[in-house]
Amino acid sequence: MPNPSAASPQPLTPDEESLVRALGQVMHVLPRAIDADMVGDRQLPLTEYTALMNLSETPDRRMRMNELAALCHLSLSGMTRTIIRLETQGLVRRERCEEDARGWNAVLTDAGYARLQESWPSHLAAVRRRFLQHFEGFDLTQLARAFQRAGTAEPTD
Amino acid sequence: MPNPSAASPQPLTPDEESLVRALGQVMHVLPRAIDADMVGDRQLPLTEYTALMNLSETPDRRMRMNELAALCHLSLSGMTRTIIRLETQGLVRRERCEEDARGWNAVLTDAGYARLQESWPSHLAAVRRRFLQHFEGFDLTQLARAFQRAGTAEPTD
DNA sequence: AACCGGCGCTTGATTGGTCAAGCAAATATG
DNA sequence: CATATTTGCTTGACCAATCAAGCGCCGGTT
Repeated sequence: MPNPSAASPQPLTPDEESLVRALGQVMHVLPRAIDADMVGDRQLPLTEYTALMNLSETPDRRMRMNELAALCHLSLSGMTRTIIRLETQGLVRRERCEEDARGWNAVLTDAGYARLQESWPSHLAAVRRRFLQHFEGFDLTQLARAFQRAGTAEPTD
Repeated sequence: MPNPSAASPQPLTPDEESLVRALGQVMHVLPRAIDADMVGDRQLPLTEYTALMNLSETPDRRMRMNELAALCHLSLSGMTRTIIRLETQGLVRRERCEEDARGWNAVLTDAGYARLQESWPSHLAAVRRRFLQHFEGFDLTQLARAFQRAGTAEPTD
């Protein structure tokens, strides 16, 4: 029997219920709000910002598509398309990978780095204001751990 | 000066950093995982499930598009399209609103109700397993409140 | 009672993502 | 060493969401 709880399991407690609902709302509202804050301010949608940010954190500002996609929580093809968008804006350049001619490196250009420098204060402010601010007084270490667990999807068994 | 913190504000603490990253991952992974669990089990994507669920919670299983869209965190046009999808599956019917001939009611059909009944145990199990389980020992009331605050987007000032 | 601005909803165009198929380089196999 | 399989990435087709424009009805004005 594939689904052991098919009958009618315990419903959620009111607390659980409202937590789940609130999470749903956050997942919907937050990225849009942060996006809006940044776009209004420095014209960089969240996905593209994340890509630039991850690139900037490597020693030589370059990364294979594979790895970058994983860090950005994007499919490989989604990543390709994001990088193309960034490339046409001159914020990223693509170079064939030396030790494996199938591979590509996305390389952060100086323009890209400059743009990131411009954007991150407003990104940071948005994250604080929209999210972190509401968790003052919480044990962030604990909380982060819980989210990491939840974010690590086990396969659908 | 529109952006007062343009220079180089305090970066995030490591805890804040990892919380933010973990939330990003959760926002990406969780809906897909829950979707996968449910689709694998009872063929109802999360958006459609949410619509049916909200309808089922009204006294007469019907709701104006407006209100339903808000509860589903969907734009009005997104809601229209979702309802159309559900309608073609026979899970929802649309009726002109009596007291205002511009309006429509989405009405949960018996088939829709039945389908919801079938789905919700696996939805519930997914939510528990993928999310709630990782927050045992937390003060859920507090947590829910914090998320509610974060989910209430103030306009971009 | 004829108009007209606003409202409720749908529709068209676009966007940003997914999955599946394709292609070229790399690697394993007979 | 030739061929088959696998790998890394791109491309094509699609999909679900968005925004902006459109359509018909409402309700207040004159």
